[in-house]
Amino acid sequence: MKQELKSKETQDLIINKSFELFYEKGYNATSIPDIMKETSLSKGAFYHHFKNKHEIGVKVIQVIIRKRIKEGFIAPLKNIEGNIPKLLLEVFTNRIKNYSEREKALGCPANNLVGEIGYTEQDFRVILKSLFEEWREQLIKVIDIGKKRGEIKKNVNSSSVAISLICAFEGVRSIRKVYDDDIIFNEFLESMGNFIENLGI
Amino acid sequence: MKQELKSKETQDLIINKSFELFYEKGYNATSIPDIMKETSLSKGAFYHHFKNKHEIGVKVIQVIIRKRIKEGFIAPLKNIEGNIPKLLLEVFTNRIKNYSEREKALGCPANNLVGEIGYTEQDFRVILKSLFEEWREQLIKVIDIGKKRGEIKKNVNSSSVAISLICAFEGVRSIRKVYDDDIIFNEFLESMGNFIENLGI
DNA sequence: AAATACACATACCAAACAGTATGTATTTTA
DNA sequence: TAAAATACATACTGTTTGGTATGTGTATTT
Repeated sequence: MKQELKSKETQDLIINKSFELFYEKGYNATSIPDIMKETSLSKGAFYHHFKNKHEIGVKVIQVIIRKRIKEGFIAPLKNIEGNIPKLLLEVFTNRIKNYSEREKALGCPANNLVGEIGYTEQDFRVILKSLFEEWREQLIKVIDIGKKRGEIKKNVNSSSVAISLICAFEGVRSIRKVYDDDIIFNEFLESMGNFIENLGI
Repeated sequence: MKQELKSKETQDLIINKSFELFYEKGYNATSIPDIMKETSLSKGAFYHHFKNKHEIGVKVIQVIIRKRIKEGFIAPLKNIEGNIPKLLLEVFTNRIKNYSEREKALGCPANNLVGEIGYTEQDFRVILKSLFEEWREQLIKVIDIGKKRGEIKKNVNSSSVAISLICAFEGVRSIRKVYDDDIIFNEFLESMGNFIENLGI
């Protein structure tokens, strides 16, 4: 196998396994030996490809978490053919129901990291912020389109609604972690649904 | 000084310093030597009063975090003399503005812990759940009173609104951590305010 | 085909960790 | 007032940690 390809594959393996462990146990609770046990590779392999733990943290956010947010949250907001309130309802309520048990129990990887980092790890914070910003900007665009089309009230503050939707969504995924119960989702969805419907004409 | 009193004081000191460190650095990133450095006591003192790190984690949640939630979130919901939507507005929006810079930057201690725990530390999750449940129950009571008084629409689902308010509130405190910017609060408050006002007659 | 660069594995290191064993001064109890 | 219990401090242990140094087989380049 070509060296370059092999190298890329190994790096991807390490990044993927790192993400899984960070997601399940948290960033601080995951050691580099933990990660390498999962890959069935050696510590030498890790330090050949990455400088230190901080670097793999950054890479996991930049590659895996970024991809998840783009594909899971931002891309669905680009199907703007239909009715906009309906799209918001789909993206912020219906999608939640389809999460796997694992995803329900473990919450949002991005938000978990936010919870874990305090003053330390400001690098992580800055990258995560840029991801939430991308999400928020796309959401504002969608709401603005809804307003132009007359599907959403003109006096709605797009920016305010955008951040509120994101906060509520992240909030319920977090609270759901402690409840470990689908009731929490179902009850949340009702009010969230009302809120979104109330944006419409 | 009486032995019993001294013992209690030492335990409280360890619990308080533990909370501060967990809040600033996270539970996993805080070691027992870290904690004892803060107290200016020795490791022997720690293990004389507590079994292990897990036990101090439980104690911090049961004592400090519980107190914070009771005093900060539940107690204010007991001033039901005035208008209920106004009370909700006060508790869920105005209060946010008065947080210290430190509290804004570090978020909610309870929710941070939720973010940090995965499958591990189920004990923490269960205690945290009971705290959120207490909060939610008081909130439901308040909304029900509002409905009885005719200050809140009869068709409002109290339970659903309660969990949504909590989720949104916890969500914004989390997202605010990555933004490190007051704009996020201000924008959130507008939509949150609309949502609460919309519950009223 | 020889020299070089790469992708790891192995073996190691000092530091930090959770936790224990033991010692000692001070209270409390008998 | 002697014995016992408490509240620590000190010193230690085995393990794990992040990280490095070095070795080795395999591609790649020359």
